[in-house]
Amino acid sequence: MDFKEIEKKWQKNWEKDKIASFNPKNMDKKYYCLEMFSYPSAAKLHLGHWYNYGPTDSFARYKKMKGYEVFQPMGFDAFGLPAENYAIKTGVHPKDSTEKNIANMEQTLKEMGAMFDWDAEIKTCEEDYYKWTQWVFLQLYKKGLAYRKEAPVNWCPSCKTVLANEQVVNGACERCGSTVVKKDLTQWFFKITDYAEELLQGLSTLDWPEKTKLMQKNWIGKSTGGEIEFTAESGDKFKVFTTRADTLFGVSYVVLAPEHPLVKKLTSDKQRKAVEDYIFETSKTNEIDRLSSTREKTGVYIGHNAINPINGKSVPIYAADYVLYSYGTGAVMGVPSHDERDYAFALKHDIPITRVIKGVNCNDDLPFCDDGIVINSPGFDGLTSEEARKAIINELVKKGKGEHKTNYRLRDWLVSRQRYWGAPIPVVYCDKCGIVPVPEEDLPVKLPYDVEFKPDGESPLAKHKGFMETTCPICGGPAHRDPDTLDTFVCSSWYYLRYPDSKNAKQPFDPEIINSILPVDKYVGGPEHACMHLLYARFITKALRDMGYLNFDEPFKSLVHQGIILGPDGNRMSKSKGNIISPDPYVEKYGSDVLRLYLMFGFSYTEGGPWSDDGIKAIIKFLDRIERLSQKVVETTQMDNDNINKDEKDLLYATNYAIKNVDRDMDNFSFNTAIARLMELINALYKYDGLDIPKNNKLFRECFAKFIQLLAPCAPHFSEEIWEQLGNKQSIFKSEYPICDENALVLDEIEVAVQINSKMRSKIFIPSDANEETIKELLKKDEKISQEISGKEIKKLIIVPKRLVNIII
RNA sequence: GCCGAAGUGGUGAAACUGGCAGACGCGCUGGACUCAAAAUCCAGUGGACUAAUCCUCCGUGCGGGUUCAAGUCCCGCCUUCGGCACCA
Repeated sequence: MDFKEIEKKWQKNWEKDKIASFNPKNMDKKYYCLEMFSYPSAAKLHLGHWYNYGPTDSFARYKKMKGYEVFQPMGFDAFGLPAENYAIKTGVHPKDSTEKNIANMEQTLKEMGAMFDWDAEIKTCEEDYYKWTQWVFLQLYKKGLAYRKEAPVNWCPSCKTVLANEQVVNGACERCGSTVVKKDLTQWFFKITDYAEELLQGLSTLDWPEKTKLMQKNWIGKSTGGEIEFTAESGDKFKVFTTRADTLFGVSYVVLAPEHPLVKKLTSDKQRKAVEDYIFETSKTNEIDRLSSTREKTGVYIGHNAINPINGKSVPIYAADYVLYSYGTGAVMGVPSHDERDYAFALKHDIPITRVIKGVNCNDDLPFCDDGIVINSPGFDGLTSEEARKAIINELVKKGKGEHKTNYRLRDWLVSRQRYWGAPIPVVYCDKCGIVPVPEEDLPVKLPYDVEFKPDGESPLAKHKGFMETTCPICGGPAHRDPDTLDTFVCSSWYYLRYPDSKNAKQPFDPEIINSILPVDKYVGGPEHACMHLLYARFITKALRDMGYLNFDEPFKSLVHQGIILGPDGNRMSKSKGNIISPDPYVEKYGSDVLRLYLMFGFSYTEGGPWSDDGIKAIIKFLDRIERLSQKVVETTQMDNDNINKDEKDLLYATNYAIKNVDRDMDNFSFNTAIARLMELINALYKYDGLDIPKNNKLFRECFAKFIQLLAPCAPHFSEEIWEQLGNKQSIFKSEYPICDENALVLDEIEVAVQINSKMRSKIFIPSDANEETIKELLKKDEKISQEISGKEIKKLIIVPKRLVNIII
């Protein structure tokens, strides 16, 4: 078969037939199947894209044949850093390079033969999309969910530019090698923390991998405890958050994050130099290093003390970088006796250690971090840790020095990016009116084309007068725009809402359409998005719901992560390892169906694994076998024999067994076993064909046709061609998926295993409807079994229907 | 360091709620066809013992346990991959 020709032929026919288009009138049977859209990189589709899109398209086609009205769109997450870096390096404008890359990828995606509804295509960098990204921003702003505050960025003092985390290598700028420092900028945030509890609770309603749900749960990081107010000798008050209020009497110091404003205020003259040096050193460390547990616990006494509200004891205040200003209150109480980190810190800084918890029936050497019985805590001694946590906070509540509090690790989402290639932030700054949102009718705030990319301390938009200078929508006076653009995660946090109504020029989407086609029924993409993208999308959905635009709570009902295809050497593919496998030569040589089938058969979909050329060979052989048999089927015309004897029954069994299992496996993304079942069926068809008896050719032909239908989602071009050769005039994807005839699966006799004292001893055939008595009779008839059990008492007979019999003697 | 996942033949991998471990492939071995090779077809293929494809025993990272029965459940280790949070 000339696969190149048939691929072209069927891709054209599908386009003509509108196989991929969605009929909104058929919403009752809608199925929204979504693959994560891709970033348009200069390279063509890589194997990762193929592995994501190929098998998932087969899933979508399977759903279509099952009678669903499938909506499967595709688009591009087109804003982003790489295009801008490329522009700095080569001078090619991000818009030009991105458009070129998109055109390239569109073509390869089409060659793959996936059933994408191209009419619904989205490119996030186009005005008619980012206009609505800006709209989303304005809605959040109106609802008080977008706000500005100071936050640090990575700053290269030599390039005078803001760096992304990935551009910082070992604390140095990737371009010039200078040490990167933190610099505070006023930036926009989305208040995702308002939804922390709902984002956590909602997880239980989702059909997602447990692992992913757990990761989100840990990311949200709920912990319950209390906030306790300490008073510095100066009279200044600050709060610490703790989950271990039961250890409050054991506090022997407190720590403020170096960035905490009180550090500068309270530091004594004697300690000033040491503290300032320490703050400067901290500004050079990135958060991951700072949080590394292997790192030495550094910190410095600020020369000032604070009063423990429970016992009036004065304890020293330290500044230490293991406390983060962004989490909790940015201040921590130090209890060396019952916290490992505090213990290490206390030993190093010669701080006293007081035990306040006694272990019960266990080794309670210090630091003892488990719960126990409270001691050395006047008024609370003898309570369990759990009781004491409540009692001590209650006592503080009475004194007005504390409260019960739930804390979340989740932080608000910083959406400002000091870059050009992104959606402009739709806000102007007026000297008179302050922060003024751009009126919706003035959207989009267009991203200008003519900008200078060379990094020189100012971002490209900041330098562009025509963009920056504007007038205030309220007073009409002079105003300026925000030079920053939105994080690309903002663009991808709502794209699934745009697809079904992608041409709408009046609204981001028509709520009526969206509410009937959403939520997404199956979302497929890489596990690396478990925390960021998937959480942001859930947040935006909930926020838009609360504004009345949506009537559902969760965007993605069911989620699947594909695994990772490794290089043939078992390592992750990378340029430096030289183990990159490109899909192109395989498509060129064997066709896209072969590549897709190999990806489906050779791996467990969610696991992935190393690439192997041998697997490709297996698929070629499989398709050859099908094609040879199809020739025979097509050429056979004699149809007068309609006997159903043993061999025909076997063939019917094999066919229906395959239907049942392929159907189930496709639905579960268990593609490798689905194809294994198809291989079994083709073997059974060959076996029947090879029999030296008068054949029931009509039946044979029907079974073969069903086989092709089962195969069709996985090898779409190939199957269409054979389907046509079998005399069908309509696309196989408009045919009805085969239905399993359960009657054909009922066998007269079933082979069951026989165990004696749980050891495998024999196998016997029993009638499928046999009761215990019949089975006993049959066991006696079996020579081997009767020998072994003769003269011995049968203590117990365990019968597992249709599987095995275990005789205990 | 913490969290998560996974360890099954020479190899990619199967095994539904505990019920015949290794489905389906690749590779290998032998045979048929061929002058020969490729392709194709047929048979075999976890290990040990063996003349044997009869028996028997051993086998799902390691050590225990529960059970009539454990790859699957429980406890304790080892290793390898992912993720990352000193989260107070």
